[in-house]
Amino acid sequence: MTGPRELRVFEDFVHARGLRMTAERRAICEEIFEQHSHLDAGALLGALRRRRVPVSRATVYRNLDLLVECGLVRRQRLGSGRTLYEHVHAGQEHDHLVCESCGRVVEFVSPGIVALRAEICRAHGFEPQPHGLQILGLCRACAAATKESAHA
Amino acid sequence: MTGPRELRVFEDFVHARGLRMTAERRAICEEIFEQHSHLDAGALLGALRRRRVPVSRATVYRNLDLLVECGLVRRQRLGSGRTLYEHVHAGQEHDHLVCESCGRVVEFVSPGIVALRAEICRAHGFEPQPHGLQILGLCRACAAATKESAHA
DNA sequence: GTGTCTGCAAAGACTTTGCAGTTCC
DNA sequence: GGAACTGCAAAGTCTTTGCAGACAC
Repeated sequence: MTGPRELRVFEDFVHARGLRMTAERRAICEEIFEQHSHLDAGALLGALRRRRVPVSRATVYRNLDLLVECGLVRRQRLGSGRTLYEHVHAGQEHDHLVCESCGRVVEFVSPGIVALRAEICRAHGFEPQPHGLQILGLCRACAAATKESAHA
Repeated sequence: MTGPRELRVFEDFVHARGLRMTAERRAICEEIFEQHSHLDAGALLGALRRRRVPVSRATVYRNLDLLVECGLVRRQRLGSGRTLYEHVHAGQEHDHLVCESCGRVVEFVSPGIVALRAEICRAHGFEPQPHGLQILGLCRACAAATKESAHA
């Protein structure tokens, strides 16, 4: 865990933009960096409420946008149309494996796939987006559950 | 173009289920097989209306579900949360390259990436979903537009 | 003090669902 | 003739937006 460093970055960004720091901004920023990587706006709101931080849904959305703009957070559309946010952490370029059934997200690193993606993008005149490759599938538990219900 | 073969498949499926064939079902099935691969429910509705086929939005959704169940159509969640439908055509297993900006979808075939996906899925206990790999990026036009506006 | 923020509630996009009347078989 | 189908309208989900009051600076 990295502590309040990100909060400082966020504060600097906010001030540099001529915006203001508020208790809500602070709470949202802290919360997203204390959570595991991937969560959606609703989950973030729930986590804040559980901590008795009274913040409205609209404020969560507005400030997630701000965190994305300042580069601390990444917005990902993963799997079945879910919009997830993950805090950016220094580390290897990773991509995502997503369970279509339960939504579980696993990060993976594969230099081989990065190289092939570059080749495919070049061939079609695309510019690859970082972290923009995703593999959909079924996790072990959901695959088992699917087979079971097929037998029934 | 394959002609009305799919329509026959759909009719058989509908009857095998104890359901009934209707003018709306016929029109929806025909339309989706005459369109290029990827379109969403709204676009399909628009295409039908342009042909003066009076059909309601709800019916389009209900019958897309049915076409997916019968295996003639695949539902894909591509890119920025869009739900697209593509008619299934015999051919190579392909995956999708999606422009994050304009939504353009390009199909590509890459045995190398299929092999790597299998390996990654095995490593994490996942079962890969066919056509379930997508690469997000920017197409040439959108990449150029982005750079231009950055200069401005 | 002033301009930015927040909460609320409404609006918007997309999809699903309940109901009453229509149609296929 | 009866079950399944359609259209309509309402509801549901997720996200955005307009406005009035509150707050940072």
